[in-house]
Amino acid sequence: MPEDHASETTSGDTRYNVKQSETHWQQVWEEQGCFAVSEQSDKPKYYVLEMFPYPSGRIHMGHVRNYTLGDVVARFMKARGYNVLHPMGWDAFGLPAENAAIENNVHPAKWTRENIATMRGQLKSMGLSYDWSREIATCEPEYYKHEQKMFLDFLREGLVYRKESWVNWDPVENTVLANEQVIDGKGWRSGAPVEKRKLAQWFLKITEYAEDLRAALAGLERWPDRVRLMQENWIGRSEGAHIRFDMEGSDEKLEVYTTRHDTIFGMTFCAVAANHPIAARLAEGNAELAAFVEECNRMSTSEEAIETAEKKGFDTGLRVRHPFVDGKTVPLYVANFVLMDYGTGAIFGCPGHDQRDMDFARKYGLDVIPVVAPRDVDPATFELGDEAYIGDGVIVNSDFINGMEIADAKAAVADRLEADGIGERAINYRLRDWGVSRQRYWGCPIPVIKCDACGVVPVPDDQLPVVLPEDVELGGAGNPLSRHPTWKHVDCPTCGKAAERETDTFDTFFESSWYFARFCSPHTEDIGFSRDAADYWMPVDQYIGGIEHAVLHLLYSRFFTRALRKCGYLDMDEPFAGLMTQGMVCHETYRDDKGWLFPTDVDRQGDQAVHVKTGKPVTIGRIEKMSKSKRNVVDPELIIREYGADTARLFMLSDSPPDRDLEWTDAGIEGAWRYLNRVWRGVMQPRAAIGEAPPADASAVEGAALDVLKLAHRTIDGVTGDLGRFHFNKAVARVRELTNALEDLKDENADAAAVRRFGWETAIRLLGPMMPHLCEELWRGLGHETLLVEQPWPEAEAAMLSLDTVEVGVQVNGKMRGTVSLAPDAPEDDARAGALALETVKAAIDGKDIRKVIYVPNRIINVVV
RNA sequence: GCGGGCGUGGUGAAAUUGGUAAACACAAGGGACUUAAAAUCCCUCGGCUUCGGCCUUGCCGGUUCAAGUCCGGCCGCCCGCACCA
Repeated sequence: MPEDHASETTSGDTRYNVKQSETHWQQVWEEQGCFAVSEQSDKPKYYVLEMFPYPSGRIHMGHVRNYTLGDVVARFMKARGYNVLHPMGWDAFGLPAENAAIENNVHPAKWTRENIATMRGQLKSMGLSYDWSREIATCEPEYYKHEQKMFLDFLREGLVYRKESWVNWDPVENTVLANEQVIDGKGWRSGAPVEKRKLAQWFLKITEYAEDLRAALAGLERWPDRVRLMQENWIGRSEGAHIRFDMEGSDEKLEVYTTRHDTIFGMTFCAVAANHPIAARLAEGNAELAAFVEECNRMSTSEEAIETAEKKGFDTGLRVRHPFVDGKTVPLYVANFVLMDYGTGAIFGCPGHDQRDMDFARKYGLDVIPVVAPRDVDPATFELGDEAYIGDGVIVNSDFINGMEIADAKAAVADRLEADGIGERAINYRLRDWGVSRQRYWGCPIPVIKCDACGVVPVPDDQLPVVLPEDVELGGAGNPLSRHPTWKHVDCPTCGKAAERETDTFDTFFESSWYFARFCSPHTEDIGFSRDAADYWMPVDQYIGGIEHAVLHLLYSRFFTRALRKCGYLDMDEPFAGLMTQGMVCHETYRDDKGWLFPTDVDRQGDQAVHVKTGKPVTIGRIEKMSKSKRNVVDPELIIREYGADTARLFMLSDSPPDRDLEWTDAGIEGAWRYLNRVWRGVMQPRAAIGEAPPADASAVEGAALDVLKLAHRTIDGVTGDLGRFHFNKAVARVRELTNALEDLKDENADAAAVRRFGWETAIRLLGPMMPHLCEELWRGLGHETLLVEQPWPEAEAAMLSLDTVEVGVQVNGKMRGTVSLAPDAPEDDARAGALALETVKAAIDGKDIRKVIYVPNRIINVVV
């Protein structure tokens, strides 16, 4: 077992007592209401938010990193004079609660509430500056009743609809998944291959905002480019045209979406998706086609399946008329590679210039007509093998567009389609509407009633909330809510006849799509949030969390905010003005012949490792994200108990920038622990006297003391900039430079003592947001009666930022030959004289004529010969 | 396949708009203190070297007085999307 550093106390306070100190200051901050938030303030507002956790049981290192980053920002901005909102809550609905219920025979509500209690205690031990009075848990009716109201408002505004549609079905979770929750054809949680099913589902019209959501990304300047790009790709705007084809012997039209209308004269077939209405109708009288449709629906959508699946089609026997070539018709297929989800679920095939179409044409012996020829090839001899030509070129074999560039041809075809009334320019999006129905118990009930006579009827306002029943039987087949004996049976609010409740619940991303707004209002009011409070606090100035929500949660929230605006809840489009995505916390993996091992089971010795109990060798594996399955986890609670929260916080901030992955190592945490104690000793057991006050007249300080004094001011300046840009690792490095210099300043005179006073106080104030308990303790240790957490951020004196001399690099022909010490902004003549006086420079010039001298003041002088 | 990003010591990383590469740490090695250990403190720490220097930011080339940084081409790794018409 590791040594219990934190509880080690010796007489006479020779060592920092972490436990006592951290508990003490947490209590003081709470008693004094240091983090209590108020909308009544003449300060500018700042809303910092970390993605709220799912109450899975215990906090993990990812939480520690996330919440440390947020806390540093919150404390820093508070010190800088902002009115800070920094809340915390629980994303409390979700499947693990149901699984735990089935496995351990404990009710999801109890399991969830107990986990919240545990995790709240763990977070409190980190000393985070939350206003806990605004804590929320999304599984409580006090929370979810508001979103039931929102849903009904959305319904009124036409933002919600119910539709029978093909959906992604997770066979393990026994529920529907949104498109965003299908990763590589598998359920995002279960990892099980997703199946297609046809179900009646509630949808939110996110596609109505597709263009707005896409265009507004450009304005999210404080978001990582990566995330904006991912959302842009997800929304997937494309520009093309709709074409309505006539069919032979039928009045029905075939509507197709294409981005290559320039290749219309290369069309040799058309195809529809297996679940296209035309296919469905034809299948009714055709058993063979019905079987083919069935086969397509069974096909998995996984990457692997798509790669290996053959392009298959079924000739319907119907023929489609070419819009511009009299008498020409092409066959209509049902094809397994056409998606009902995209465009119109129907395509025209131009094998010459699309590889899929080419594969299909070769398989079924269809014509291939090249209609785009590369510029450097004679169109008369241009031929295609089995490879489609998808490059740039000139249009050929194409009647009225011959000789045109692709872009011009597209325009000409679109004009003609529009003039003939058989098509028009169209913009298409990959984004699908958000299906929010889930066939699960532990979620927010969808507040509608299904009546045979009246159809779907919203639950009247005075009957909200629709509360989840607690007496349910979990573990059977299907949704426990629909199996409940009484819950779903209600009278129709409209006609009074017997009716049934909707037994589906909301996707849990529903709750996280507006929780940031809920935090804006105190819990005293019986509303989700007040318009005034939202107008005051929103948008979130800095949002911090994992990259895994780049599309899911962050896109839903952006949509939800727009929908709320439409319903008059608030007055902005974008919920998160600034976004920081943190990297993962990683650790080495260990395994022996029996499987993965916890780090606590392993004794690491140099390059080797053995099992602590058996002494048998252990294989050291790759460094990977901490995960329960690989067992490469370190329990934050043990770390905080052993080293204290400040040590863990410092480690999280020290070496790696926040957006990069961070490797947890014992050596690293030890290093942070050593530094914490070093700072404590620097103040409480200084090697040389610390004065009672900072220098009264800074301009009178001289010598080594002056250097340190100036360094302290430069450190303030640098750390302020670093923290403002979230360069926490650089901020830590800067403070370490300062404390190193303070330790080295050994002069025993009044100036030095006064400078030490100033220097240590500065270091403590700058470290305050990172190691709040230690710094509060040392602030008191330096004799202050006030609380550090209430102190304003230190400011550097401009006069102290200037240096007496600067070291300027000297180059000859661009090669470094030495340095000269010059006054800041020294004139070129001085620099030149200094440079030419250097022996190394003389040797390098070797008597040659100086052709040119390039001098960049304070940086470099380059002599060119 | 499409889109994007990243390659700097043994390791994590620093390096304003191109201007002294490796700050600050971790690990390692040596020393001091100690009966001993822990803790602490001091020193060394990119490579080669004939001790004058020379080389060094994945590789090759280019622009420039000057390139880790800009441009072009490779190599490697990572991420997102993907039968998207």
